[in-house]
Parts: sequence; structure tokens; C-alpha cells
Amino acid sequence: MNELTIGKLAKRAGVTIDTVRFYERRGLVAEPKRTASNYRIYSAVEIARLQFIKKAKSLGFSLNEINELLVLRHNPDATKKEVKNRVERKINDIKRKIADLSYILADLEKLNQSCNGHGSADDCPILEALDGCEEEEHCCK
Amino acid sequence: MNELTIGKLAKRAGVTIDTVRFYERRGLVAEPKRTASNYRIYSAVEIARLQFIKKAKSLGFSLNEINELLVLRHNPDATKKEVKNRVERKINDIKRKIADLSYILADLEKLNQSCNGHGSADDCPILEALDGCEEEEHCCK
DNA sequence: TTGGACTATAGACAATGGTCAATGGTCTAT
DNA sequence: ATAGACCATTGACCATTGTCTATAGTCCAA
Repeated sequence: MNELTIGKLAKRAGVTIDTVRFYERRGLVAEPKRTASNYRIYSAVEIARLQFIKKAKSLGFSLNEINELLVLRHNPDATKKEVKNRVERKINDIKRKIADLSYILADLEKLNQSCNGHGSADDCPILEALDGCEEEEHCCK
Repeated sequence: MNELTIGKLAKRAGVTIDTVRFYERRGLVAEPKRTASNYRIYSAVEIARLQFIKKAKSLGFSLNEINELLVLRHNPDATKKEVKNRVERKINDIKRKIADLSYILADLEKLNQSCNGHGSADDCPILEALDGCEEEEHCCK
């Protein structure tokens, strides 16, 4: 039983049928053979391909990036260096995202500490800090 | 000169005209008065409102969340506690995002270290780790 | 044979935050 | 008066990653 319908493939890979077809349109999964009645027929290797995609996605790769990885995976001329480069680029992306979020977090915590949380929001220091009121003339609230 | 056309407002707030109109459709900016020729006319306070939006956006608030903050900002019954709650919720959101990304980062770094970066990608440990091949039978590459 | 489960396609819809194009009216400076 | 800059509206479009709908054909088991 090496042949799978799309439903079986999807189930074994842990995705939906729609997702498989979507990946096919996106070129992440090759167009499969068809039965006489036009049903898609997959071999079991496609399960691994879908799981590759899932795992890479969970590591923060976009579908486009995953596509590149899949090409490398099946290109006999590809080098470890090329794969490693992509991983390192992604590591840097994620470090940058973390840095950005950390910066935002620090700002928010400062903002939060500026407010004791009691009373009317009328003179709320958080709201006041959000008002981008550098110039006097705009502050006509 | 308290009256601004949309172009002047946008320029002073550092956004585009399209963005102002988009915010108006989204309810973030009130529908302004119009001239006889149907031009939008804003008072200078709207600059502060747009800057409020910009600043909140830079702190990771979505437009919907910003809308809530703007309501609090202009609601005389709103309390500091309500504002603070939103900020604290956002702080937690961001902490969670950072935690998720840190987890991903650790995985990626482990993956990256598993590969020396030399030679063909044919036996690349990174690609192998991405193959979700738990069961022997799928591993028929 | 018939009903239920499965598959096919094309295309719409979701959320997010805008951006752009087309068409036409308005304002201002020369 | 006229050119060029500005403004109006409607609606389409961008990227991302699917999800859902509608309509229709297929397969299998009782």
C-alpha cells in the first residue's frame, strides 16, 4: 500500500486536504499522478515532505523560505553551506524580532509603572504618554 | 490657522493621506467637517490623535486595540485601571511572543550547530532533522 | 443499487494595514 | 485663463496562509 489518496496523505501528515492542495498550487508539493477518475495519488515519501514543511514552519520559516529549503534538499549540487546560510539568516531574523519586541516590552513596562491604576483615566499618565504632543499648539484637548 | 486639509494633516502627523482616510473608515479618526466643496477640514487636535495612533502602533498595539484606547481616552467615565489592564494584557502578549521566539531560536541554533557547513547537502544534518521521519517506511528518499 | 464518504474544480472569504488606480472636481499662482 | 497641485469617491489590490462554499463526479460497502 504505497499509494495514498489526498485524504489519507493529509491525515498521515497531520494537515488538511485543503492545505495539501494549497501547497500544490504554491509549488511546495509536486503535482501528483492521477487515477483514471482524476484523483490525486501520492507515494508515501510525500508524507515526509509535508512533515518537513510542518517542522520548518514551526521553526519560523515562511512558505517561500521552505520552498528554497526543499529545493536544496533535492538538488544534488546543493551544499551544506547553503543550507546553513539559510538557517543562520533565520536565526538573525528571529534575534532581531526578539530585540524589537524586547524594546517594545521595556517601553510598555515603563509606561505601565508610570500609572498607579487608581481613579479616572482623565489624567492617566499612560494616555498622556501616548499623545504625541511635542508642540504646545497641538495640546488643545 | 487651526484648520487643516487632509494633506496638511497627514504631513504634520507623518502619515499618508490614504492612511488618514483609511483610519476614518476604521473609525479611528472621526469624520471631519467638510468645506462647501466637500474637502475634509481638520482641527489641529487631530494631529495628536494620529500621533497617538502612531505611537501605540509602534508599541505593538493593533488598530482595534488602539481604537479601544482612544475610546478610553475620550470617555470621562474611564478609569486608569482600564487603561492599565490593556497595557498589561499587551505586556503579556509580547512576553509570550518573545518566549515563543526564544524557543524557536534555541531550536534553530541547535540545528545550526549540528552542521559543520562543509560538503554536499546530500547528508546535511539540518535537512535530515527537518524530515519528520519517525516511521521507517516513510524514509524512502 | 443506493447512500455516505471521498474527491474534483473554481473562486470567494478571512485578518491586518494599508496602497494604488481611475475618474473627476477644486484651488491657487502666474 | 490655465496649468499643476490638491482633493473627492469607489473599488481593486498587495502579502500571508490557509479555509470554506458550491457544484459535480467517484468509490465502496451493505
